[in-house]
Amino acid sequence: MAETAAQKIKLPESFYLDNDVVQLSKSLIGKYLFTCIDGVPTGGYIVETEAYNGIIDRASHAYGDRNTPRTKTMYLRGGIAYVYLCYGIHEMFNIVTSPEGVPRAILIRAIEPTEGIEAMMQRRKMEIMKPTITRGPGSVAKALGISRAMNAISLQGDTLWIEDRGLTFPDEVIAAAPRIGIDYAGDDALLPYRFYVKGNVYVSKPNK
DNA sequence: GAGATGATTAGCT
DNA sequence: GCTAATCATCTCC
Repeated sequence: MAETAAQKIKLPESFYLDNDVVQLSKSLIGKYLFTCIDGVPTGGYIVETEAYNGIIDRASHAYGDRNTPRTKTMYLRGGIAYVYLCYGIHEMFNIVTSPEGVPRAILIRAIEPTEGIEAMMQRRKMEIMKPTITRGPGSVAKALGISRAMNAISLQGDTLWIEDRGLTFPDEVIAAAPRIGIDYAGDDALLPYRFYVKGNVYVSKPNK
């Protein structure tokens, strides 16, 4: 069965429990992110990520150990989704990492779509295919049908998961750069916690 | 309970 | 390049 095959290449929970969230962010480049909603599979491979390094990272919602109703998801065991609303308009999808009690997460900023493109175009209300379909974190979540209803769900289930299909990029085409949209974070805004595939058309903002 | 704000995007100049 | 859209969440009173 196809389900059995998919099960074999899903990333195991142990992958997400690693304490080096920056290294994990880099290794997620080229992994496949999928959702399956109402029997319709959609997804593609990840081309842009950002790491949020827990209580010592001023750009993180959990900076200063702020465990609130919203951020408590990040304090749970790695391998689940953290979805929240930004600017009252956009939902953002993150992957929670590290063992329980350590609030680290990885924001998925862009993917290159490979499956269910027509369904994604409908969700984005697009007539023709454009790279903006999954460029930027708000766009990725919308195209894949990810909403706050999926906050804290497991990535081992059949709604939302990540696969390793053996796709890799050489080091020289993966760039490390400062994160986007976190100017309020002082010196931490300069940390090279953003990773992306150089020149990929789905990567947001500067991508050289 | 009120006031400020944001891990953004799309559309217009 | 600039800005409106739009509301859950957090911070103080």
